[in-house]
Amino acid sequence: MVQKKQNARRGGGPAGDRGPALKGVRRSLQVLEYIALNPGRATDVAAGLNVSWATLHRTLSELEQGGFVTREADTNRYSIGARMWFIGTAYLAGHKMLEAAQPYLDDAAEGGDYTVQLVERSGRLAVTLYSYQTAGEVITKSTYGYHFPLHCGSKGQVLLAYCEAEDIDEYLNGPLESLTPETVTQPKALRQRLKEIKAQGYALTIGDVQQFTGSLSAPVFDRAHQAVGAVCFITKRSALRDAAVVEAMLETLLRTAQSTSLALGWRPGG
Amino acid sequence: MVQKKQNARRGGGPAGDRGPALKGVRRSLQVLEYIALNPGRATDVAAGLNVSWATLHRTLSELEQGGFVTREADTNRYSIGARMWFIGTAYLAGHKMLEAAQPYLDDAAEGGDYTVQLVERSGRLAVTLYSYQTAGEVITKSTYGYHFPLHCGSKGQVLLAYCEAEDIDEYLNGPLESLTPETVTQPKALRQRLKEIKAQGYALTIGDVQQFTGSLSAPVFDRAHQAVGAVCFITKRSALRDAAVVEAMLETLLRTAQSTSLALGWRPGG
DNA sequence: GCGCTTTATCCGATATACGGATACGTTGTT
DNA sequence: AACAACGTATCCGTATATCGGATAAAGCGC
Repeated sequence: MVQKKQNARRGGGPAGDRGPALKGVRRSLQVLEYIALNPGRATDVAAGLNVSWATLHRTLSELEQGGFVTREADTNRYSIGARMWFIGTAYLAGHKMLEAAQPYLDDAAEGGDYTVQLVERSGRLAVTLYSYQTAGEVITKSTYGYHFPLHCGSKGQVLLAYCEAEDIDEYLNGPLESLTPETVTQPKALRQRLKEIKAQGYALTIGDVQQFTGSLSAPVFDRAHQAVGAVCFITKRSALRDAAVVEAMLETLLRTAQSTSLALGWRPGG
Repeated sequence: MVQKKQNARRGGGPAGDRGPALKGVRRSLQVLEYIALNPGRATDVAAGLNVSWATLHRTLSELEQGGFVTREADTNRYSIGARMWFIGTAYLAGHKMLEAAQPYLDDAAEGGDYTVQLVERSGRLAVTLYSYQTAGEVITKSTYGYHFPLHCGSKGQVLLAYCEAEDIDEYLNGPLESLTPETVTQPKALRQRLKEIKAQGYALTIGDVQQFTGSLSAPVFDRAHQAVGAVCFITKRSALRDAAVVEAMLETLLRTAQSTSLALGWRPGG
């Protein structure tokens, strides 16, 4: 049998690399995330992720068997399974910010006629941790399960505005999707907006996520003065035309956000 | 080139088995679920799952790098990460039963002074898909992220009652945890309860999940007359002492559950 | 300061997953 | 209706990524 020479290093590489680690694990989670974003048929997933069909098939079968994805019997379309929901919800149990914010969010929700959300950044998206919508059906889609890119909506923009400069650069270099005709997608314009937002301490956008709504968001800080999330109020587009309404919402918003920050150990100044 | 004989089977085995498939994938998800249930230190996870430390360490590192688990910097404790929440929430988007139930759940929530939930079975647990709690702080813990074994609470019992007989057997053979002193854990007694529940079409339990609350649940059926979920009303223990209150809740409950079933294509009879 | 537990990294053997090829099933088109 | 095209399922040899024992470093309690 031919013994391979110790390490047949390929010229150039700085050595070391022991090859990609845990390929299977990484791939399976990529698949899950891909399906979360665009549920659909197996081949589409394979194409979207550049994975050989055979491999993908095995992966999906395994995931399906575990209940991590479900496949619609007749159409062969895959989507996220119940077990993922179960695992995912564990994220909220013991989430410091959520726990800290809850009472204030409830207060805010009782007081006003708008949807109250607590959001957080995850990668290039603003994810909703909590949403309380009072009566008025302002949000069309199921509250959870809809997360938006950071450059869309006041909540995302707030989260982005308080990121490190290089983080912002990186984000703006990525693809900037447009959700409505009013979504701002020019990096330059966005940069300007972010600067303004950081200067004034909150954000207001109208119609850039859904044309008929607008929102108002303020950052939540932790004890290290890091922006770790945002409180967001969403309401009908028309309501935000009225300066008095905006003023009132803004006051509650800033109070809610600050109360939460305080509960997280943040202190003014510094 | 030497052609291998068709199948060079290894003597003894009934042929077929090509060894465990996708070990890594399976393990990583096991780890995630384990952490969802008991967040904690790496060694505990290794012990709990009987995985060698080296392997577990690699797995956790990979998961952490991807944001699927987070590790508390100072204490080295692991818990579910934001990305899992993101993926998990995708389960709700486009969930047929949830979509069908939503309007009725909202109605029910507006009308009464109790928490309204929609639940579903996942393995040995009843998981909450939706929860609407009106003012009264009846539920202590964060609404999501707390799922209970099927034998605890009316919701679980309803889900269990409508399972196949062998499913029930299997469940009752497993470990039956006790959440409060009032939790019923005798298989025999449970079997009796399940029979009653199925006979009357709903379940009422008091104090077997939390001592100071009780709940009332009814099943939701799909077009194939399969029980696919349950609607559950939770309220203060004392309220359920009043027969008139129970009667009123029950009416709404059954109406809500039936409306949902109808929206799913179920039809009476059969 | 000293043991003990927990965490991090190394490395060779070998079992495991990859992916091309092949076969089957299903959908849509002329 | 028959064909074409696409999507799905499965097989198998080989290369290689993964496993886990061992070793080293870092925390932690006493």
